[in-house]
Amino acid sequence: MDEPRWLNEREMAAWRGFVAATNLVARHLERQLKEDAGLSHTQYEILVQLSAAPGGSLRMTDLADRLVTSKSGLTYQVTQLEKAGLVGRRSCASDVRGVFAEITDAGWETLRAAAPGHVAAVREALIDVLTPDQLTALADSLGTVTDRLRSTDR
Amino acid sequence: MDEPRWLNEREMAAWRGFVAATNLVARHLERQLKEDAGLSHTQYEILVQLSAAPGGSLRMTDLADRLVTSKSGLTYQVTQLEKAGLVGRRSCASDVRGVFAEITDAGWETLRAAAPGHVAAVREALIDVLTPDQLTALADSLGTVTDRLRSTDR
DNA sequence: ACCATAAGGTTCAAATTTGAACCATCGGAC
DNA sequence: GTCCGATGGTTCAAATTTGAACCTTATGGT
Repeated sequence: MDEPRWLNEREMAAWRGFVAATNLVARHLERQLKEDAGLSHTQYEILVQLSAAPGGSLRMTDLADRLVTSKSGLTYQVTQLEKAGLVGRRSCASDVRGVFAEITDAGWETLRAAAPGHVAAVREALIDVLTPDQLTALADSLGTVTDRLRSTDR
Repeated sequence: MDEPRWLNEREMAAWRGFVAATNLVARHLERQLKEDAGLSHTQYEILVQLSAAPGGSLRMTDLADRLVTSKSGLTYQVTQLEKAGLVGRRSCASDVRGVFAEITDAGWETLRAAAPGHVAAVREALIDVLTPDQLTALADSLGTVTDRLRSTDR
């Protein structure tokens, strides 16, 4: 077992910053969405993804990949949203096993109502705190991280 | 209600990158730690914070702040770690209400055993994927984000 | 000293998450 | 055509997280 390459100061700062920012931002958004729109961030993201997809619908697996959640977790949340009338399930014609989640009119309405507050919270937590150059660099770096992990971790 | 300032392309890229990277990295580490050391990332972080604190111990509230978790969540995890013999509780002399969590010898041992694999995973997911300049910029930006949110959200 | 209020932790029930097991069905190899 | 290993989703129990309620002790103001 080789001597591990410990993190130097710069690396440690980046890592600790990442962990802290991650948790704080998540908390910030979770609270805002719950209070103002009665949605969890996951639920909000489901609506966003569906609203952006052609036909307002996506296959469950596809949706799970985009959200970076487990399949069972998605099943649960979609069921919740279904009970609330914000999404519906539709079976897939070409594959009997397949299920489409589809955003409903009420879902669109909820999303439209929630979006402004959410965007404001995102600005407050992340966007408006950084300069344009910093944002570009951030998007670039995190894009790289995302791409690597998506290919590495299946 | 004013027309909200929607995110432009740059801002959206930064935000989506943040959300995706956040989830993917968390997943990556959670899996690695669980498999190789039988710890959740939260538990690992508790050990790290305690190991870095003078006397190997911290007040519960202090610890909760550093971990960015709810107090009840911390109570739960510390209890788990206590059952496993990795930390202990000690009451505070100057404040009867206070409780110190303290890392045990077994805790040190577990941490020492888990650290190399964890560092490797952190490198694989985040550090080694970016250039030194990118890391510096990232640490800087996320530091700003963290500072703002820490002062804003109580 | 006395009170009102804040702070420190725990407890509790409810909501969520996770991974493994499971049940089909799909698709390609033979 | 038939078989077998992947795929798509759900289900289940167990682990975790959350926020509110609660109890106790500190503390600042009067």
